[in-house]
Amino acid sequence: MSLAHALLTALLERPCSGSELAARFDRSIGFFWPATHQQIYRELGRLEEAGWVTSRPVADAPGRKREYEVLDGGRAELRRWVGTPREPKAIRDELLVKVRAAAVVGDAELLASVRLRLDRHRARLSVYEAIEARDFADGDPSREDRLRRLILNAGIDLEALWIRLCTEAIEIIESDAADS
Amino acid sequence: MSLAHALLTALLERPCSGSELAARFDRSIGFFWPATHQQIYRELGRLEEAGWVTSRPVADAPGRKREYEVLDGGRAELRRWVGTPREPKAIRDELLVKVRAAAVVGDAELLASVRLRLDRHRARLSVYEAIEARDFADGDPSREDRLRRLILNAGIDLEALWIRLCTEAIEIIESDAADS
DNA sequence: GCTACCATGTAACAGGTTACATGATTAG
DNA sequence: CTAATCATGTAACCTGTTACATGGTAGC
Repeated sequence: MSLAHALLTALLERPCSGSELAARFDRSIGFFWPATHQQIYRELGRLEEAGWVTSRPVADAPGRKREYEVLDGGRAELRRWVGTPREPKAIRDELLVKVRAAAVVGDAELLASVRLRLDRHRARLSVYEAIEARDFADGDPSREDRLRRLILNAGIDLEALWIRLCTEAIEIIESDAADS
Repeated sequence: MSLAHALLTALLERPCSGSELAARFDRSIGFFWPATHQQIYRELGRLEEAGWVTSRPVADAPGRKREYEVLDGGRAELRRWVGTPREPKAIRDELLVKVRAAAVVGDAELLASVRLRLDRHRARLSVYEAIEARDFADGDPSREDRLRRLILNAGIDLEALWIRLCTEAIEIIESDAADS
């Protein structure tokens, strides 16, 4: 139920509508828990049914726009969830499976797959670095800020790691066939 | 369809039955693409229907045991898949969402969740290091061996990274409340 | 009044998870 | 003969994905 709790977190940071949530997700929580607008609407309905949020139509807005807000029960549920350890989900990485398959059927075809990943990780890293430069330039931050910064650093370090791994893979694939 | 191709890879490395596949997955490919026996049986059925593998009952074995083997079409399909880049799936990490939630509802409860992750990453790292010591002690490996080693190193580096991140998180949470 | 866009929603599907069931063999 | 175990399988469910539909507002 991580999506439910990611939504509660976002709504506690600032109440808003489903479409705004979707937009905010794309540039913050969604980096680590992506969600489409369909997932978000479905889940907002469940949250309201569970009594964790309320919604009301936005008066001065066009269409059916509704604003959602977290109730006390929702805040309590979020706190409960934070304190409940769960077995981590295993890594599931298609590229690593492809590398292993390439060791069996030949690695010539593998290059394109690795290069795509390398591109994507470089792009994501620049996004994170831009956020870091913009939001975390100051010193002596609060504990909340240090936690938020830790999340961003996790993202940066993960991207940097994958960039290194992809680069090594390309070196191996491109190494002279006489090596093997 | 990564599971299908992970199974083809494993069966090319060595033909075997569904239950043996499940057991082998638990200590090799399954580190990066875990699968339960139910998934494996379901997928083996599809692979056979697609004409990528054949199976036959194991004569000298008890019960309904069947051995699966990859056909030429399956090998070709695996090579095709290796050469087809796919957009990488986004990270989806519950702990990072919890850290962010903790920055909103308070981080006292967060410790247990971080400690569990730290435990699991340490355990997984020792598994990888044992495999490294056992399988990759030699020098001057073939390109195939270098690729397989790269996969293992990816696992090791990822676990080490998470261990560092969890440790930092614990430091922040346990830092004197006067800091915040 | 078209056209485009925005916010919300429906429907069908794919993959993974969990619980349970069956037949058959082995151990005691 | 009974209990335990092994190999396979069924079923229900949850989450996430994709494609499409609806109603409304805004610009021209």
